[in-house]
Amino acid sequence: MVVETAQRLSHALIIDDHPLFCDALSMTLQSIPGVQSVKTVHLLQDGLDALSTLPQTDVVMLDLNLPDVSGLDGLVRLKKAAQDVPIIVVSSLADQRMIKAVLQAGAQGFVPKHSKRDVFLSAFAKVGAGERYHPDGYVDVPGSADDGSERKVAFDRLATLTNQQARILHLICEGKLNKQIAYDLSIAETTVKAHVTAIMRKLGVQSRTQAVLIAGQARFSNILPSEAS
Amino acid sequence: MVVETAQRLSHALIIDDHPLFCDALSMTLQSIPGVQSVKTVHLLQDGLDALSTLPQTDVVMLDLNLPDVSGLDGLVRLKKAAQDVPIIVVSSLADQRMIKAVLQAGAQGFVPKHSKRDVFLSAFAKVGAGERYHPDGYVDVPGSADDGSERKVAFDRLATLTNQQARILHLICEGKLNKQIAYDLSIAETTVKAHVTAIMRKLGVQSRTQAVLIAGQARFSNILPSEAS
DNA sequence: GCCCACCTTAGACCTTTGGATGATGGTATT
DNA sequence: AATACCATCATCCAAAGGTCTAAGGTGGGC
Repeated sequence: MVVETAQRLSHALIIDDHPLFCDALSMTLQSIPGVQSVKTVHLLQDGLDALSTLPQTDVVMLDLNLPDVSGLDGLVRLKKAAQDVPIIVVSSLADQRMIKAVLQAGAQGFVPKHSKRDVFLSAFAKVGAGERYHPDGYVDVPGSADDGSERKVAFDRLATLTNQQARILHLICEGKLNKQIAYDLSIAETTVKAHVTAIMRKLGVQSRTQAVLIAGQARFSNILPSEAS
Repeated sequence: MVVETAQRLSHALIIDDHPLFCDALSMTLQSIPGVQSVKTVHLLQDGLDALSTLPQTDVVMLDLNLPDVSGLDGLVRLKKAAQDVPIIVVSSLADQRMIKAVLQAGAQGFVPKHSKRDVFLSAFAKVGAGERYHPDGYVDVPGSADDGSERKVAFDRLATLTNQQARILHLICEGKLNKQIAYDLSIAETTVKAHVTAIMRKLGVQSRTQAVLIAGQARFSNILPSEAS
């Protein structure tokens, strides 16, 4: 057997927009025996690109709060782009619900951003061994069944969205009109409508309001106000 | 400490749809010296009616999950109907966020529904003394400023809604069409539209989708079964 | 009684949304 | 090359959403 079971993760990808943190995490990972390369990007899109150009990547450390995307959106899209690459989510928001949602969405591990070095190391080791990692305090009990199943359905459906569709759903979840979305993305309103139709078909709903609710169920976006005026 | 003012709450109102629980809570309250009457109703609407016919009511025990309404909707409306009557929320959902949201929305106390008798008693006593009550485990630290202030704004705006408008917003938050809402409430679609226009004006938004987002911020309805932030 | 706030409605009008059809070009797979 | 999927866009159309005017009813407060 050529398998060194202790460390199967050779090529890591870090997606995080905090420079200092990236450096520190990168160095931490590089100190692990068996790790051959650590690439760092600052946007989810760059991460998706990196995954296609570096297909040998075998673990991703993902920050949930990127300039690019927010909420579980990024995780869902990343998961879709690389089904079999384990993802360890690193987030500054680390309450029970968030952890649960993240693991339900298919991440292999969750590490609070403020954790000490050895926490990252043990998470990395555990995921490398094919297990899941979550913080000590976390227990997976209180998951009133319906919550879980409904959300899983929502995840499954959101995972079928293409990148552009996800972007558009994101803007819908900010309360924008098709016209505004078209302007933001520099495409025709007709195109937006086509995407919206496709989104609703995939989510199995009949109106954009219902699409927002599905997205909310899955914490797809950080439903926060955009009401500038 | 003040002694004779220790019990200023003579007339209590219980709003809860669980019969056995109502009985138990009613008996518990009646066992308190100084409590002269305890009225029980099963719907929020009945509670609102009771408040207007029994103006001497000086404390309300409110369950958040009524057939009538759900989420903080009921609390906001009750608060609006009786600004100065202290409200103690009794809920089976008792996580940090829910407690925080409830207290931010203006409740004087929060008691998990599964609490023992003496918890209800001490909550009642504390609120009677003009203080606020929350469970032992609860700490109001992580109040990430934006979360609080933005949500407070949302509460303020929601509090200006009339009953009918609140009902309609609730149905909007379930993804229903104006036509369906009209059918549900047995009114004309035109009327629904008029209300929707009024709601959006009060909330300061331009579309129903944005109204849903505001409602979500304030946990107005149970759109998000259990929220993370 | 009068005023005021709320709920109600009709009808006209315009905008937004959602969908159907069809067409083009790019890209990846086979 | 053929296939399939995606993104793009146009045109046309029907339905829903949203605004406005005008108006009738209720009930409470002064």
